[in-house]
Parts: sequence; C-alpha cells; structure tokens
Amino acid sequence: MQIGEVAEQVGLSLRTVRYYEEVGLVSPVQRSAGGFRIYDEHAVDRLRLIRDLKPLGFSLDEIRTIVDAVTSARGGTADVHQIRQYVDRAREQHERALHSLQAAERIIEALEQLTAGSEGQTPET
Amino acid sequence: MQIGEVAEQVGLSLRTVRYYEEVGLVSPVQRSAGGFRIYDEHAVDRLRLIRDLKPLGFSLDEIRTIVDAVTSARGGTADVHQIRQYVDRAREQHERALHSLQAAERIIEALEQLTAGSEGQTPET
DNA sequence: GGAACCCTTACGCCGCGTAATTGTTG
DNA sequence: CCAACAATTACGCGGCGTAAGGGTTC
Repeated sequence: MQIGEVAEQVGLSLRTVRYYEEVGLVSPVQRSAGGFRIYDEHAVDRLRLIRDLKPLGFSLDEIRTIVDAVTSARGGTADVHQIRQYVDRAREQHERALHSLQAAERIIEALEQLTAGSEGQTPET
Repeated sequence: MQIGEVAEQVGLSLRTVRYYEEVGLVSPVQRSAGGFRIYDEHAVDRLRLIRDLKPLGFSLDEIRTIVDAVTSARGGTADVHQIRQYVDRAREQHERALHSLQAAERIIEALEQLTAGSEGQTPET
C-alpha cells in the first residue's frame, strides 16, 4: 500500500500523513526501490487512532505518547498512571466539545431564523 | 467595561480579544483617556457569538462575514443566500463533529480498558 | 513511453501564546 | 503612591497547505 491509498482510507491528506511521520507518529513499514513509502494495515490503524484523538484536543506530541502507550500496553508495559491522566483530559475535552456542539445547534437555528421568511433564491422586495 | 472583564465574561484571553479586534471582528465602543479599551454589552454578545461559531470550523474571516450578516440581517439588509450557505456548512461541520465525538467516546472507553485491572496508583508486581 | 503517482525542500498562513517594556487607573 | 490593570510591539509555534521541480511505477 502506498501513501495515496492510506491517506484516502483514513481521510487525511498526503501532506498530513508525511507530517505525522516527520514528528514520529507513523512510519512506513518500508520503502520501494524508488523511495515510495509503503504501509501496512498496522499503520492505517495507527492513523485512524491519531485522527480520532485529535478532536479531543491533544497535541501531536501528546498523541504520540498516548499511541505509544496504547501499543506498549498491548504488550503489557504501559504507564497506567499517565494513560489515566490522558483519559481524564479526554473526558473533560469531550464534555467541552459537547457544550460547544449544543451552542452550535442553537446558533444554526438562529441563523435559520434569519433566512426564514425569504423563501426563494432571488431576493424579493 | 474594560477588556479584562469582557474576556472573563466570555471566556477568552485578553490576547484573543485584542486579536479579534485586529482582524476586524469586534471593536471597543470607545477608549479611555489613557487608551484603555472600553466595551459595552453589545461587544460581549458579539464575542460570545464568535466563540460559539469557532467550533463549527469557520475561519475568523468567515466568522466576520457571518457575524456581519447576522447584524445586518437584524437591520433587514442581509445576503440571505450567503447566510444559507454558511448554515449548510455549519450543519455539515456539526455532523462531522458529532461523529468525531462518537469515535472519541469509543477511544476513551478503549483507553479505560487498558488501565482497568491495575487498580492502585502504585505500580504493582 | 506516458499518465498517474510519488519524492523532497521550503516557504507561508492562521490563531493565537508569551515575553518585554511602558503607561493608566483609582 | 502603588497595586492592579492595560497598551504596544514583536517573536514564536503547531499543524498543516501549497507550490516547485524533480523522480517512479507499470
């Protein structure tokens, strides 16, 4: 699998995938003879995890710590204490995001109110 | 009201409020003799609106357009068509945010699973 | 051999955080 | 007079977008 397909499957840009490699988040499992990045399913999983952690407001640095922790946790060697702290932060951020979304819903409604009444596309009198 | 209180009421930093002025989002209603920014309730409302629009993924440029539109809409002169486009984008973004949050919930659970079993703070054998 | 794909390098932008230094308010 | 508050200027950073100018794959 080369970068294009990976990016599409995960829903990230090529640039982003490369950048994540730059900061040590995911590496291709190998390179082709000509230097193309080659990934496996493992990398795709990692990228999905990263993608899903971002909306929780973690920096890429923190995400690296988390993802590494998770990976090593599956091996049994994890800093449980630290993971728990991240979980707490994740919950808080999740809470805030929920509130934001609720505010957003009200705003969307309000905006709709503004356009309600003027029915057509063409501005009328 | 000076900037400190405004910032606190809305939950933004002083820097942010000043920056929003820099990009033409909110201006103080006047300055004190010594140059302090003085705001009224109107500005606070604007700032709240801006704050709530951000999580929907709009850039500050777009937010300016929206806020202006809303304001002029209350006056009756609004580009209804454009507002509707923004509403659509807001809905889409809202959708995506919901999905992100759901993914986030699953992740949080997964992380909790990882730390489950090891009860205490102290790493045991 | 050529279309689609990929590489690296590098500069730029947004949305602020964070000094540092100086002035204002009450 | 001084503590708390504010102003301006400027540099920096994270997380990419976006060329530009090449190679690679099949």
